[in-house]
Amino acid sequence: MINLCIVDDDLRLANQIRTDLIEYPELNWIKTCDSGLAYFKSLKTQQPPEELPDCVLMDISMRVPDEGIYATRLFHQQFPLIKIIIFTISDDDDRVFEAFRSGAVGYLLKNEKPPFIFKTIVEVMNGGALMSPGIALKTIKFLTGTLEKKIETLQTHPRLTEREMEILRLISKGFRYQQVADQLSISNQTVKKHISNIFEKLNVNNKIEALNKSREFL
Amino acid sequence: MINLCIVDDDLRLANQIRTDLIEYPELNWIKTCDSGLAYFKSLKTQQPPEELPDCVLMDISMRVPDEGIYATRLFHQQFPLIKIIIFTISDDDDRVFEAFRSGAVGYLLKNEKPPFIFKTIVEVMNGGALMSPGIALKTIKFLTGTLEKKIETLQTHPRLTEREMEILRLISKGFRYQQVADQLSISNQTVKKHISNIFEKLNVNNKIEALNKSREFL
DNA sequence: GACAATATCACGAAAAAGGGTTATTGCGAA
DNA sequence: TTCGCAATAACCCTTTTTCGTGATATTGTC
Repeated sequence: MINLCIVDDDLRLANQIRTDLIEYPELNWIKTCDSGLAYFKSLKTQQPPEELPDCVLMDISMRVPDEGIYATRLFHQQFPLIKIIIFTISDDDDRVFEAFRSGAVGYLLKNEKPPFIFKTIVEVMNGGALMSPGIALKTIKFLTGTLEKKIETLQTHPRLTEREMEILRLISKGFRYQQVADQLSISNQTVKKHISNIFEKLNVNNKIEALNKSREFL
Repeated sequence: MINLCIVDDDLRLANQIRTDLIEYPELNWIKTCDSGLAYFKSLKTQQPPEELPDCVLMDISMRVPDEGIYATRLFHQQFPLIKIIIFTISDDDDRVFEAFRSGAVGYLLKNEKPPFIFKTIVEVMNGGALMSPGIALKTIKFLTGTLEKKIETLQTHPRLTEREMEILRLISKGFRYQQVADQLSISNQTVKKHISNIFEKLNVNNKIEALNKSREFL
């Protein structure tokens, strides 16, 4: 059972799509909203709390410039389990790419037929990420365009130095920075620095994520 | 190669034992010190930093009452990799047991012969924990004597509630408290409370330790 | 020797985590 | 009905972590 929200400043269009999709019994409820930010705020503040959607179709060509992108980023940060699908007129829009970088995991053209829209939602909910060939090409260009550092991120695993591995192994045992520092006879500032280098290489922001990503090669 | 320090307020005895042990080539260096606290402080503050021992024989019948126990606790907290072996006259001493609870992993009677002392050190360094039958009996009595809560600690795993498991599973994905709270639609104070209950049940003090302990049953 | 990569340490701010306490609610067992 | 437990939440306070920025050694290689 999937709970869905369609965000589009053209509420007529949003409601039309809801009507088209409502026949799929796999969709539990479908809401519509004309503002990503307003919807986000209502989820954060409403008392009693509103039930969270599993998936949001997010228009990125909304009136306020980049509201869609900003809302996508907010949703991704605050409700990481909600899948955001970009909902746009054209796939030749640089903001589509920005939206992917903000955490969206799929994109849909507004003129797609309902069955395809439904199929996309289901695929995304099953953990897939959808990108049209056009978008994929752009993405690849972007990535190959910005060399070394970015490519590193794509490799099977970024190469951590021996020292970084050593520190990560101690962290994985639950030691705190100061304890690691004591055991290696270095300052805790140094441990901090290593850790933040590790985060950057693994592209994460906390120890647990880092450990999850490094479990195979640690 | 094992680095050893013998802590005993009777320096004559400590030095005697060092002389006895020095013939074992597996022992890299052997220091002696007449105070556990003084030795701890010197390790923490000395510039340039002194090389850490791998193992400390710690007298627990030192002049200052419980200095040995206190030093054991400090070592265990600040240098968790250093193995502390209790070094005592008699195994009929309640403080032996206290010392085990402070982090010691072995105990040695002062009148043991050097080969046995050496063997004990090696076993402890290999990850073993040594306890004489007399001490073991006391330990068991203590544990069976103080029921429920303590026994829980000994069970294959303490029973976490479903909610606690749910929260731990989210934590294991690297989510922060606030993110967990958002996903479960509860306050982050509640998440904190659950986490601290989990810590208590698992007898740990941070998320990574908790995850390590819960990996099998999570 | 010059150069790049690595390791070291510092200062500081802001966010998050950890620790303790207290309180309310609902639920089921004694 | 009382009692304990689980879940919820708030408050305060301390420690740890995370994020930035920058600087200085050390090391190995061309």
